Amino acid sequence: VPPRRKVGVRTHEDGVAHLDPTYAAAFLGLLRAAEVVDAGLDQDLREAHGIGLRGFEILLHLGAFSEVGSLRMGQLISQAPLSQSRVSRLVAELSRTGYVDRSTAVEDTRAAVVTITPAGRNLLRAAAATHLDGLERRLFARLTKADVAELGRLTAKILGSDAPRTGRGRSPL
Amino acid sequence: VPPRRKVGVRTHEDGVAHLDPTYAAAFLGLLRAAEVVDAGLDQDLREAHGIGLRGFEILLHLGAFSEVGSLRMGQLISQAPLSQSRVSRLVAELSRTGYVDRSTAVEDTRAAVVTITPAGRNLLRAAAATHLDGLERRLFARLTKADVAELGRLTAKILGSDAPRTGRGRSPL
DNA sequence: CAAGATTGAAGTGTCAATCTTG
DNA sequence: CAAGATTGACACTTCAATCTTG
Repeated sequence: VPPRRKVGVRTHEDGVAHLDPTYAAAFLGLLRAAEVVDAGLDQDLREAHGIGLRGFEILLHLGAFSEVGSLRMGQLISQAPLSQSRVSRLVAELSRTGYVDRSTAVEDTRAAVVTITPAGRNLLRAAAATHLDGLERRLFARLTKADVAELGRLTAKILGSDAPRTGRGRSPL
Repeated sequence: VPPRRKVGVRTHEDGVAHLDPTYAAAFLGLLRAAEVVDAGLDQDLREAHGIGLRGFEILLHLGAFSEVGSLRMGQLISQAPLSQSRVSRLVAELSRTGYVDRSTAVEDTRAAVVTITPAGRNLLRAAAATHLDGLERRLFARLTKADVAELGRLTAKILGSDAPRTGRGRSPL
């Protein structure tokens, strides 16, 4: 194959390759924007409800994605963009604070089942409002409807087949 | 003021508010795309040169942004999206491995001056190539030129005044 | 005391090893 | 042994306390 032409790259006289400003802005912007939004939402939740964004997402999956309010650890893990061990620790924390219960699956004694408690449902309802508020203020209020669609399109292209699937059923978050 | 209309939000019968799929895709896509790109670039650099993305950025600032190859800690800190303590630790590590030197500023004995070494310049040159390669493969090859401009525009809108400024001079990264 | 910088303690996250059950 | 899940050790990051010099 012929050597792939690199876009947006110039080699400077010091021998260090550089990016064209348009490309640098896109790259840096992507990383910083995600960081600002993520950190902001996390802080909103912590201040209002004493729970982080990751813990919130776990409650969300339990309460909104599953009719029953319970999922096996494995399902929780495959839905969250987090490692097995991180989910395990987050669930342990949520259990300690009373927002979920842990039990053993009847059909397979190896598996653990996580269930959201009534207190967890209350927290979820309140936290979801906080979360959407923050999302509106930090992200959507700054974009037009067309911008939002564009952002979804661009990030899906970047992610390729790894793109988050939000088509089936209602999509919380 | 009249209550601001929330876009893209629907309240579900279970009392938990949800996002329209288009909005959820934009939000999740932003976070995941940044994560994938950032983690991928970091791993590329670690495998090829035993240095992380943050450490690389510090070398880049020293070698490409400054003519002399040295900056005071304070300048380094204000240019990196990292805490004071993180930069301090990263510089300590780079010093331990011989890629930078630390000394005391002559004009103000409180300040520390960080200087890139010849070994650091060699590493920088090689790592910059790896970095741009990864950027091309993981980000730019998946987007058209117009997409790249769009991504820059959208993230600048999201970041508002906090947007990274890549206009002045050559822009590495 | 204020400014520049480093360090201790703690939170968050991962990998690999481990434990338990099928 | 394989699958499901937890745990120990470690890496990265930040906050607040500290140390040093102006």
